[in-house]
Amino acid sequence: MYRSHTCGELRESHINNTVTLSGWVQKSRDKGFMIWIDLRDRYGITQLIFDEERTASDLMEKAKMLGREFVIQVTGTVIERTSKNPKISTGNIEILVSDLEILNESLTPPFTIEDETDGGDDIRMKYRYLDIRRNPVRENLIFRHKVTMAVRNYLSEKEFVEVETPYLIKSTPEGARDFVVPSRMNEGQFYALPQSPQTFKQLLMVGGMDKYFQIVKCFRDEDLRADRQPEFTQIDCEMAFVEQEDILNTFEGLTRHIIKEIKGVEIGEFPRMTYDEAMQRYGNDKPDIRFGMEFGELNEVAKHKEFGVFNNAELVVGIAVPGGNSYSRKEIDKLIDWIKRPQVGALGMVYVRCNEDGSYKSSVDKFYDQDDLAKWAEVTGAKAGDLICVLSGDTLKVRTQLSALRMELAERLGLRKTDEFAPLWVVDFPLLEWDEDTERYHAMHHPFTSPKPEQIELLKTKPGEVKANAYDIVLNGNEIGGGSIRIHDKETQAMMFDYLGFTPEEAKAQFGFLMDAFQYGAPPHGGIAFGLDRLVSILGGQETIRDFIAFPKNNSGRDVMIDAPAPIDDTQLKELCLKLDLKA
RNA sequence: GGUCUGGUAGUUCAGUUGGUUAGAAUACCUGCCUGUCACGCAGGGGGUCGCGAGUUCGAGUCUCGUCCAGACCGCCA
Repeated sequence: MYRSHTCGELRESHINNTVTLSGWVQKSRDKGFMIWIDLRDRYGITQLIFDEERTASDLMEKAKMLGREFVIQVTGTVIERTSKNPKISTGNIEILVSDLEILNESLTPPFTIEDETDGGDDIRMKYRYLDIRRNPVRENLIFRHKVTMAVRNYLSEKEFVEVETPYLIKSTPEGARDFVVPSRMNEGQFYALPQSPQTFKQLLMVGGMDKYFQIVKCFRDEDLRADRQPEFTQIDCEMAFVEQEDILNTFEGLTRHIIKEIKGVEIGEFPRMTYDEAMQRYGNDKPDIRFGMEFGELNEVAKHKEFGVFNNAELVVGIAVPGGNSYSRKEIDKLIDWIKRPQVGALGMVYVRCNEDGSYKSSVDKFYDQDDLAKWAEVTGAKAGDLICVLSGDTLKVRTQLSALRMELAERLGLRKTDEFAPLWVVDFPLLEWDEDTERYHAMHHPFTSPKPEQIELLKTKPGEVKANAYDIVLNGNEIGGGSIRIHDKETQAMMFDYLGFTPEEAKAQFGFLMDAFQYGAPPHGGIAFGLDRLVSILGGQETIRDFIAFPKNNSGRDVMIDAPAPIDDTQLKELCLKLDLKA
């Protein structure tokens, strides 16, 4: 028996008990006459004591040799501490050790195994198994486990069935790049790893599964970000015999349950906003509604004077920054530099200081008088003490730029509070999106999304204006999930492929199995997929999903611990009929 | 593919205008220490300043290239 108790378990009620503990040496404090060892496991820390009066001298010598992260097993008596430590749960007791066995020695770890480690990201990832010994990382993994349990319990309760779908599937040119896997038994042919189980869950609906979910790995061979990994986990869901309203209600319930279960926060009915409204009010299809600073469109009140920049712009739009009048000229100039960076790409910014005495001072006083500026303040909702930031230009671009500014300022003003949760639905997404590079329309969600039935005719004349039965669930400025009501008849699906530039032959080759299935009694269906990594990190109040993944990839898609990806040897290449033609 | 930031001791970082032997903290090692728990005290070892070229009497410091890491843009149906 390696242990009778864990290191977080013993209390004063155990005093005089003989116990056996196993764990890692967190720290040794050697005072000569007395040695204290902090013994650590997943559950906590228990202090061991070796004392020249009470401990045999050979055991004392053995204890002196213990280094950080040695794995040891001890047996001893639980005794009351002379000086107690209220900071830890076992702080009233300690173990007077009578027997010590070193189960495994350890090299000195490259960084300290402490909450506030001295190790940077790089070294922590290389020795991730040591990093996982640290409380914050372990707690994040347990936190993730709790979220997935809440999801499984809730959906299972609602009669959803978790079904596994294959990882070795077929590559399709639409959407993200696929990771491909060569097939040895089928010369020159490749599987692809799924970007999502989309078509399989639809086939499960045709198969009568009715309510499906799966917590499932998905793979996309695209560049990474703090919130994007090449392999990531979705809570993938699909239901048959439902309309959009049923889906929204069901998964609003799930989201509410998770937030209640995990954070103890009760959320009322989620607001709903159309895509067009989100773009107009926040310049963003995933608005953070924890704070105001909504867009005020100024075309009507800013285009009547001699200011050419505004007069030539498609859209003039501003936001009120609370308390922004306190910014110095230098700070505002820095802000202007910030929005001019290529990542944001604004050409300039007009600002209006809203003075405490009700007067206005703007960077365009030459063109606009106090009455004009008062109207701007009214439209943007600016109060005395605020700063109005105004951008102008092409509607789509200027909204994106002002949204970037809004999020940045909110971050600086501390308005993006990690303990506040403001979910909402964004609905009525456009069906199609124009792609400049290929000069054709792309499915904004995916090609299986159904257009609003009443707008199908519009597809022929103004395809860009057709809205879909597609929706996103947004939490604190992040898209945490998205879905749609699917097409479930062959004709509509064939028509969609046609609009997306597939020839009938290509459509048949790539998605023939789906259209075949639609000929055998496919029920109306729809669904949603949540990004689990992102959801967990937002609930955990952190920016990067890496902190919630046990073994994540770095910025370049590498696993620095196992050093993957890596070349394969010639035998393997030959077996797979592959020859390399490297760029370098 | 692009923009920006960084790379100096095991680790996290400082390093002035280009100038003597490159520092601090922490970790590690040795000794001391009668209740520690961020223990304390004394001492010690530890450096290809990412790599390569250039400018210079002289480069951690300046220039160019390159590699690596991170953030963002493009990309992510």
